[in-house]
Amino acid sequence: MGATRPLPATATESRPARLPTGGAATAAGRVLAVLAAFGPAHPSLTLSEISRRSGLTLTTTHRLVGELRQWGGLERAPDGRYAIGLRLLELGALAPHGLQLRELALPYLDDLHQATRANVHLAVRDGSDGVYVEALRARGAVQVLSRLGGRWPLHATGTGQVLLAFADREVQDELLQAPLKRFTPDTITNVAELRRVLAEVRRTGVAIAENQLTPDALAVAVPVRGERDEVVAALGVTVQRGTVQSHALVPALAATARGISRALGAPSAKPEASNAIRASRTPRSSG
Amino acid sequence: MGATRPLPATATESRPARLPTGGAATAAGRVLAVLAAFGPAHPSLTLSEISRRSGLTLTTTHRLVGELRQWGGLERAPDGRYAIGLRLLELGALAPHGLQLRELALPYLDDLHQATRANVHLAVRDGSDGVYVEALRARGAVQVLSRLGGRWPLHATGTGQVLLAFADREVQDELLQAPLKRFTPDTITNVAELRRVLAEVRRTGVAIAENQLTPDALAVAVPVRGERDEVVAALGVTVQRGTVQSHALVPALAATARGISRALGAPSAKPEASNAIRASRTPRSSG
DNA sequence: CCCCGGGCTTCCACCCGGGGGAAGAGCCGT
DNA sequence: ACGGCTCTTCCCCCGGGTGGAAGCCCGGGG
Repeated sequence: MGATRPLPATATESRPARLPTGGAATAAGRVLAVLAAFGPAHPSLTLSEISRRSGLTLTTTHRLVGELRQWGGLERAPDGRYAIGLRLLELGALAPHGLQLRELALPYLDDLHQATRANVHLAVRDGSDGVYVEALRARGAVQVLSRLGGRWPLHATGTGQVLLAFADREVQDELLQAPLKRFTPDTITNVAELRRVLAEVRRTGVAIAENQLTPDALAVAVPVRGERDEVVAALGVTVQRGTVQSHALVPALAATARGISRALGAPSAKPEASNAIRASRTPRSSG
Repeated sequence: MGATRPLPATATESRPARLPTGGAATAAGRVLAVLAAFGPAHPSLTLSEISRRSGLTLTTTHRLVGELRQWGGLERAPDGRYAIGLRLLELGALAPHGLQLRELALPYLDDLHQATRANVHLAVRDGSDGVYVEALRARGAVQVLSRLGGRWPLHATGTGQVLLAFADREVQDELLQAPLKRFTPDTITNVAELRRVLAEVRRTGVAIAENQLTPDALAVAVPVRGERDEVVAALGVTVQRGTVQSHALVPALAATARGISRALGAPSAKPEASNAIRASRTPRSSG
């Protein structure tokens, strides 16, 4: 409604160059930037912290947080700090490759957990990361790096190596271009070596990762297949290195993965297909 | 392309008329309306379905869905349908009363599950609903109504009755004002009766719900306490009615709840407090 | 005491990004 | 071929969002 506007501000004027983190030029992006301020390292934040981490003005943050809170996406602790609300948990549970998959797989994972007494993971791929859709921790050996919803680069975990090995070529190339982050002295950061490992995983159908993400850890993982025999997830166990031979874990792991794959409708895991492959021990049938 | 259509569709036609569902006057609200279009009954939606369910224009929906997808909050299946993405699972896992609590409680729940072979639930209160933070399903008796992230009115579940019984007065009053939804012929819908039940739950520390949410189901639940002995969650098991005496489940349930409470730092669950358990504690386990 | 520096909340005028109409591209079944 | 459906793109106008500023409440310190 303002009369004539002579000149739009020229580009020479530089904006304060906000948003180092959020990159939220759009309104929807600002909402997401608020949510993205939260993470495993920052599960609860004050208003100003959200503002700083999201790169938004305090005012804007205040309003957005208010709306999110009213909606149930955020909740406010008595001390005034904000945290993720149950509404988002509820939403997240609807992820088809997430908790829906988990729902189906849990009984199998439970059996595997009971049988091996190891940390059990079910992971799916999201971009260049693996996300834990379920993580059953061993009672004694606490390994804090395995949380449901946890996210790690594919090259640094057993399940991730499986997911990467069976991913599309594009996905692999993209990940192999960027530098591979190192977590331990033994983390594979050499592209050529990683390619070799992936080929081996494809050949054997098993990934064996030692000390990749955490020292003194041994991870063994196998693929889980879906309706079209595509790899939809990876099943893995992690134990303290030296306590178990990696080979000893493979049969139970393979059997469990097969059970889940069958439940998912994978052709290669159908009962009649079991003859073609070598006799594999079936998981404990329902009793 | 018939030029311009001079007449807009007449209002007499039954037009969905901007669903109040979303109630999105604000930009942030529109983003949330898109997310809210998803639910247990609608885990995957087409673009137009999202548009209709959220009450947003197709154009707006299109853009918002695009942004959400780019961010990772939504993902698109090969058939073009949209579903919740892993980013939201990741976020939801950060809910302090949600999966953080779950993380700590899972080993205990697992033991209880193994011991009782029943459906095991850990629930927290969100408004007038209980939300399942964990749900371990019994192998045989599939009870589909217990999913992680599931949300049910407090009056209709065992865990809900516990949460309601120990909730603030305001919360109780608010819930007791609205009509109580009926799920089965036995669901408590009478306010006076519910009050009586709640008083009993407070007295005994145990809720016993029969056929409240699903027919032929028996649910037994007890409170889980936090740092200041406040009730932070409810632990419950559900079995087929007639298979087990409700009393038989109480000891294991109470022991498990105590373990979780202790892990949470509840004073009343500290080792030295074990002798001085307060008043009536439902000691009778023999029947 | 007042001042100060945090965090949080509210208010308001400007203005830029978002909204949605409309048109077009696919893609069915008929 | 048609009509009906969904999805995608384009673009102008306007209304809601943005952020500056001021007010509020705390706790600490001079």
